[in-house]
Amino acid sequence: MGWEEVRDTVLSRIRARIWAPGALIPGEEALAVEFGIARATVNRALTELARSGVIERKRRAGTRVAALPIRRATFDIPVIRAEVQGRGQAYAIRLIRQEQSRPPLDVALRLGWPLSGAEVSGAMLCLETLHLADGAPFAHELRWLNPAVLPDPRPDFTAISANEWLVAHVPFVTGDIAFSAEPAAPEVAAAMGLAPGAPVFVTERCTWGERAPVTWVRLTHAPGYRLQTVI
Amino acid sequence: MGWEEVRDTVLSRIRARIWAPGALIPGEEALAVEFGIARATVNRALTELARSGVIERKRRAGTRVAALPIRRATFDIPVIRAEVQGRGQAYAIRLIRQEQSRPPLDVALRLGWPLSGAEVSGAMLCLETLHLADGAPFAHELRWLNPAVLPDPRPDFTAISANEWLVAHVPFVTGDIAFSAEPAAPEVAAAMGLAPGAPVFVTERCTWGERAPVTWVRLTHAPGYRLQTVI
DNA sequence: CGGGTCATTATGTCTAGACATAATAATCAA
DNA sequence: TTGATTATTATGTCTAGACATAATGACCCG
Repeated sequence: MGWEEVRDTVLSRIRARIWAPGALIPGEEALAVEFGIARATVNRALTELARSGVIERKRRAGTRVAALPIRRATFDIPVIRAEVQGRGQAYAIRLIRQEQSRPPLDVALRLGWPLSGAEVSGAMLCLETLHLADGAPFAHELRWLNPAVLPDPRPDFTAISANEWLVAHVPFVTGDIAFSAEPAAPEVAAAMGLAPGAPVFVTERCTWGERAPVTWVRLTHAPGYRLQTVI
Repeated sequence: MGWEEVRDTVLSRIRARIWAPGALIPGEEALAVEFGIARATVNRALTELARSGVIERKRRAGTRVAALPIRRATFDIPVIRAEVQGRGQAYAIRLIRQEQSRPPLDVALRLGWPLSGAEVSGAMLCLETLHLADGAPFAHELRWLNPAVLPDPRPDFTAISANEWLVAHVPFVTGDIAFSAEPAAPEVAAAMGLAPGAPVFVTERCTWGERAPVTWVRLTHAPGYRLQTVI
């Protein structure tokens, strides 16, 4: 009896309500005896279940079935090129605009970019890119990039996506990601061939390095895009 | 040196590009010797990193830094009541409609609900609900429910949300969840006080029990909704 | 040269036992 | 009664060693 089997057994008992939500389940030692295995193996299985939000564990208090199973799901953060090619389509990238300028206030605030008073104080590199699948617009990317992370001379962003260059060359430490539904902004709609205000799925991502912000990206996906995962 | 410290050390080496993307990192035994700890501890740390997509491990081939760090993120599947109350707002629920009828074909197909030919063959319970935060529409819920999972007499869905009743009373086994941006359907827009066609964030969820489908839900969130998580 | 077999190797898992840690309960003192 | 101290207990982690398993490469044979 391996730890996966233990995990599945415990999970099925929870799902069959042998152990109801909120109830205390037997301790590791008891389960180890019942299954005739070592406690460490039970621990491995229960740690796994705790991580997925099915149970809650507290020292001394024991393990109980989560009352409100705020189940946790995991998904892979999409890498556009892989996504397009995974559908068997040809991937291409088109650089619309590349310029050095002051980022808008909301971007600067999100990234923690230096301000002087109410003014944004330094310039960032702004890239506007269109990702194409079989020639059709797949996603629109607006990116602000900390120029300090770039080597001199700069990489050629008409050839490689900024994302792929960054993951291969810039160490980063933390980040966050958010998804929302929004009306397509006029410039984005024009670039993607949509009606302005059309509902689009937007991914917004911030990443930071050891000391300094790295980049802020806003990906606008073509209509019909779904982010999907198994529970 | 605990396993978390090992994990962080390895991660920082990867992020500092001491071990570049695609490169092979030292084996568990070597790391154990370097850190002066047991191999099992190194294994725990590396297993963790593999799970979050930072490294890829193969027996005999060793461990290498993920080339395309398709980083994995986890998020908690929102439970609306908790979400509203977590913002310090008052939660209320309003049942708009409750009826037994044949589900539309797309719902039946997604759930694997029995068909006879091109016809949907049995009836499900359909619930249309509005979730309110401080009296304002927060989310609109359209749900199709397998009546076989319900006891007789049926729970009072004007008092408790179907979701909360289900998680507390119906064992389930698997499910999936998808997010998308869509124009608000006319009935939904009317119920939520939005302009028809306004961009809305939609969550669609299917769950199955041991043998039979349990429920299909479509949650339409009020504008401004963001699904957010840390990488 | 092609294909099958076997040895090698790094990861994957398990065990028994030990100690650490957090949280609660019981106890004792002011 | 209240507050501080101590004991208890379930989980969390670590160790050393063992065996399992998957993938690779070397070898051998037809």
